[in-house]
This record gives sequence, C-alpha cells and structure tokens, in this order.
Amino acid sequence: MFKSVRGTKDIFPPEVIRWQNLEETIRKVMKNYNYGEIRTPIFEETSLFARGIGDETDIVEKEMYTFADKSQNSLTLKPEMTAAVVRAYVQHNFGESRPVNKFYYVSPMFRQERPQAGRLRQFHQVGAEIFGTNSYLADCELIILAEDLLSKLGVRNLNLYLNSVGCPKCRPVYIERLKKYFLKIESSLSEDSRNRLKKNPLRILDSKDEKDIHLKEDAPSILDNLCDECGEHFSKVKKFLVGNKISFKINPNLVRGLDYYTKTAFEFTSTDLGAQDAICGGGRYDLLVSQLGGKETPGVGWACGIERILLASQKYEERINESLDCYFCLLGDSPKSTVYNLISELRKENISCDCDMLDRSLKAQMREANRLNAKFVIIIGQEEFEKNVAVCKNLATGEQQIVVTNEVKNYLKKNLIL
RNA sequence: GUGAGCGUAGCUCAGUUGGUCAGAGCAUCAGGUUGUGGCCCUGAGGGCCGUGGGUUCAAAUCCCAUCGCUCACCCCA
Repeated sequence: MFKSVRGTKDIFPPEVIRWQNLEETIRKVMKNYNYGEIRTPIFEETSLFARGIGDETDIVEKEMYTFADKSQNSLTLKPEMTAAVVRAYVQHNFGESRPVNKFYYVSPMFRQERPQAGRLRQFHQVGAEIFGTNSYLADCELIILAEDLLSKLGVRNLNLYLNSVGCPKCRPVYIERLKKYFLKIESSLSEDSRNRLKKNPLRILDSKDEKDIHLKEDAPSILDNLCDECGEHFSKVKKFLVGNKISFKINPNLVRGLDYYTKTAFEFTSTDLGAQDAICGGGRYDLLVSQLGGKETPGVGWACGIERILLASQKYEERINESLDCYFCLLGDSPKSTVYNLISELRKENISCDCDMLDRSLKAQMREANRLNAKFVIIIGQEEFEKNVAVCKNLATGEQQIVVTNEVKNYLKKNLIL
C-alpha cells in the first residue's frame, strides 16, 4: 500500500476547515496592516539558498531537498521563504517603484529532518517581510503584527524573546571575545559545544546541555558589545514595544540559525507546544538583499509555523460544526434529472444541497441528512413527483409541510437564515 | 544523523504465565417503522495481530531482522 512519505501529512475534513479559517484570518489581518501577498515557486536554484541562508547552516548542510532536473540544474525545494522573497524583490526591482515594500506569504516549506511534535518535512509557514527601511518602526510593526495574528488565531500562553545580534561592525568583535571566553574552559564544554566553538560559537549560547548551561552564565553578552548604531536601534525597539504594551523578555542567548540576521532578532514561543516551542521567529536582515545581488536594501521579517499554530490553538477551539442547507431524499423511480434541476437552481442561489446517490431507503437517507447536520430535508417520491410538490421538513423542529415544487426555492429562502 | 517507546477492525484500545485470544466501545450497514432523522433495541459486515524469518506440539504473546509511527536530541517554524 502506498503511504504519504515520512514527515508529510494529508489534510482533510474536519481538520482542513481549521486551515481554511486560519488562511482567511491571515488574509484579513494582513489587509489591515497593508501587506501584499507574494507567491513564489516551490523550488529555486540551490545556490540561492546556499548563499542566502548560509553555507554552513544546518538547513543548507543537511536538510535541503535538492535534486537535479533534466538539464542538470541543481534545484531545491524551498526550506524557508525569505531568500525566495528577496530573489523576487531583486528580480522585479520592487525597490524602484516604491521605497518601502511590505509582503506576506503562506506557503509550504521542505526540510529533511527527523519528524517530531510540531516538526514535519513538508510544513507550512505564514510570514511577513518589510523591505526598504532602517527604521525601528518596521521591526516593531512586525512584532505587533505577529502578536496580533497569533492571538487572533487562538494561540495563547505566548512569550516574546528579544535580542540584537549586532552587525558586521560589532558582531565579529563580540564573537572573538566569546571564543576567547569559551576557549579557556573548552574542556568543560559538551561535545556539541566544542564543535560549535569552531563553527559558530554563538550557538553555544543556545545549548540545552547541562554542562553548558552554567558555563554560559558568565559568558560575555552581545548586548554589552553592540556598536553605537546597533545599541541605539535596539533601545528604540524596546522603548517602542513598552510604549505599545507589548511584553517581552530580553534574551541575549537568542541566536537564530540563519546567517543573514542583523540587529533585532526575536522569537515567540508558546507553552502549549512540545519541545519545539518556537511558533514564530524573525529579525532584521540588512545585508541580505545586497548579498543576493540587489541594491543595498534593509529588510525585516518573520515566519510562523502553521502546524505549530494549529497545535498550540487546538485545545482552546470549539468543535467545528459544518452544516448543509438542505438534503434531498429521492425515492422510487422519480426522474432524478427533473429533481436535479431544482437542486441546481437552489445551488445557484447559494443554498447548499446534496442528495442520495445509492437509492437507499428513506430511513437511511434521513439518517444521512441528520449526519450532515442538514437544516431542511426535501422528500420527493413518486407521489410528490406526480403532484408536482415536495415535502419540506425542518430537521431542527421536526415540522414538515408540502410545498409546490416551484415554490420550494422561495420557501427555503424564507425559512433559512442565509 | 543519534536515542527511547510503540505497531491488534475505519477510529480509540483490551488481550493474563505462550494453549477457544480474534475481542470491546465508537463508527458503518441492515432490521425493529413495506415513505420520515436524532434516543433506544436487535443483528451484520469488517483484522495475514506492520512485514519477514526463527524457537515451540502450539506464537498477537518469546527471539532476531526489517519497515513504519511517535517522542526526544541536533536544529528550527
């Protein structure tokens, strides 16, 4: 038997209703904040991600779905969206037609990791990006947008963590200081962290290993090592958020796993998730556009994991009760094509209808109507057909009356609250 | 990539020390009502007990392998 491949999921009713509602909410909220939707292809040239995300990141090193097409071009299923959006931004010269551009997206992403709670190989993200402004206002609007969206999507118990990862002026200096600090105590570090020390010392700060947790307490903090520009930007962000009643915690150990971040980095977590508790992550990336061949253009953005949103909001949701306006019970040899004309007519009026296709007993058809949570049942048997009438039964009240076929539409319109 | 736990009906799960162990509830279908749902009652269908091998007179049960799922590590949304 064929099965969906590891780490992928089928989505169908009733679960798919949650997705539809979520997408609808996203569109509404994004409209309020004036972000335009962008849809990019599912795959890109491999080198876009290698250069954008960083050659030595885990995503690029071991998690990408990369394949060669028939022309031997190396292509990759997108593992994240920012590089793709930047590619589109540069390709279409969006910066030329207006100085600031705000985009959002909802899209599947692909990373070949071992699946676990809140982690899939094909997963979905909603994200937002702002291009063309250095202003702290952009960072702040995005954080406020994320908070607004997540709470409208029913996610609770959120924590916002905030940090600044500096810029090419101050970060290299800080990394050197950090390296020096950890080199002195290298032998006490966990094995993972000794490797991190060589590749990316910042990530030691993020370690969950018992051995590292004490050691990193006394490590130099990036926040004490920011250059004037980064420091000022960070304090403006904090001040703005306080002024807008957004609560957050400073976490100097928050390091993002993608190389392109500069200055502000942030993450929302929810305690309603498992070990993978990050529901939204983002930050500023002032160098990415130029790195990918565009004019030097500052950018900020975030991405939220849709599966994680659905996971975290699940237990607070009411049960979804789908309903149908009317179910047709067809009996005996009543010409179905004639009855079906009526069904078509009702559907054109946005009255949702369905009918039996198995020639089952009336009892079975009624049971089906009840199961579908139908508001009305229309019974047309031989007798009704000959008299040109239909029995209309209100399933909630149990009342039923005989209506002339031509009047069924009006009868329903009158009695249904559409 | 590493580690741990788990695979029995569409779903959620029982199944003792290997010996009427092929089960329950829900769901489905049918009947009770020859044309009226929900509640109730009666009955039915549905399983190579993940797969392959081994031990044994006998395996859902024990052993080995394999595949899959789940959770966690790594990392990330």
